[in-house]
Amino acid sequence: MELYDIKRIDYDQQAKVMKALAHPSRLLIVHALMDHELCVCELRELLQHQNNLSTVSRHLSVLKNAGLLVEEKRGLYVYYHLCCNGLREFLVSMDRIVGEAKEPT
Amino acid sequence: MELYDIKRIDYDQQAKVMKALAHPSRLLIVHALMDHELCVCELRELLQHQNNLSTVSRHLSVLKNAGLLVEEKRGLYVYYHLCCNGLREFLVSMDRIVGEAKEPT
DNA sequence: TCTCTATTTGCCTATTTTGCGAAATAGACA
DNA sequence: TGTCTATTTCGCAAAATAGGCAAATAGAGA
Repeated sequence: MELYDIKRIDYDQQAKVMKALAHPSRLLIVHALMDHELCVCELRELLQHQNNLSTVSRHLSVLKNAGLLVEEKRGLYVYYHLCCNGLREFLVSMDRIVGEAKEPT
Repeated sequence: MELYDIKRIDYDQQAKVMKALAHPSRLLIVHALMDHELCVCELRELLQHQNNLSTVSRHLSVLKNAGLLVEEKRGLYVYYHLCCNGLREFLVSMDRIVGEAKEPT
C-alpha cells in the first residue's frame, strides 16, 4: 500500500467543503438532491422543522459557494442539483463510515 | 437507479462527524494517520504553523469524540490511529470530490 | 406598466468554535 | 517518594456560524 501524500492536499479548500456539509439541514438537502433536482420551495417542504425560507436559502448558498450545488432558474423557480458525479459516490461513502464510527469509550 | 432513502439517515449524527472534519488542521491529522499511527508530538510537528500543543490536543479530542480516532497510551506517549477501515476509503473519496467541486459562477 | 410570487439579502442576537497561556493530570523512572 | 515529560483541561477573548424577521430583488404574466 503506497503512502498517502499529505502535502499535496489543499486542506483549506477541503475544510470549506466539509464545513458546508457539517449541518443536518444541509446534509438532508444534498441527500434529497441525489435523486433529482428540486426547487427551493420543494426543499423547504422536506425540512420539516427548520423550514424558514431565508434559512433554507442561506443553506443553499453555503452549499453553492462550496461548489457542491449548481442552481438554474426556470420560470418562477430556482432549481438546484448536485454539482458533480463524484459527489453522489462520496455521499454514499459518508453514509457508510458514519455508521461505522464508534462512540468513544 | 434506485431512489436514495433520505429518511433513514441520522443527519445529526452525520453532521457531528462532518463537523469534526471541517477544519484544516484536523484534515491534515486524519490524512497523516492514513499511513500509520502517530503520537501527539509527532502530529504537532506536522502542523507547522498551528502547532500549539493545547490546540493540537483539542483537535484530537474533537476527532476522537466524533468516533473517528482511537487513542492508545504506550509508555510516555499517546498514539492515535484511525478508527475504522471505511474511513480511509472515505477520505480518498473526499479528496477526489473536493477537486471536482467547482467554484461558483 | 403594475402586481404577484419565489427567492435572496441585511441586520440583529444567540450560540458555537477557535486559539492560546496557564494550570492540572498521568504516568515513567530514579 | 519526588521529578520530569507528555498530554489534557480550564478560562478567556476573538471569530465564525445559525436562525429569524423584514426589506430587497428578480422576473413572470396580466
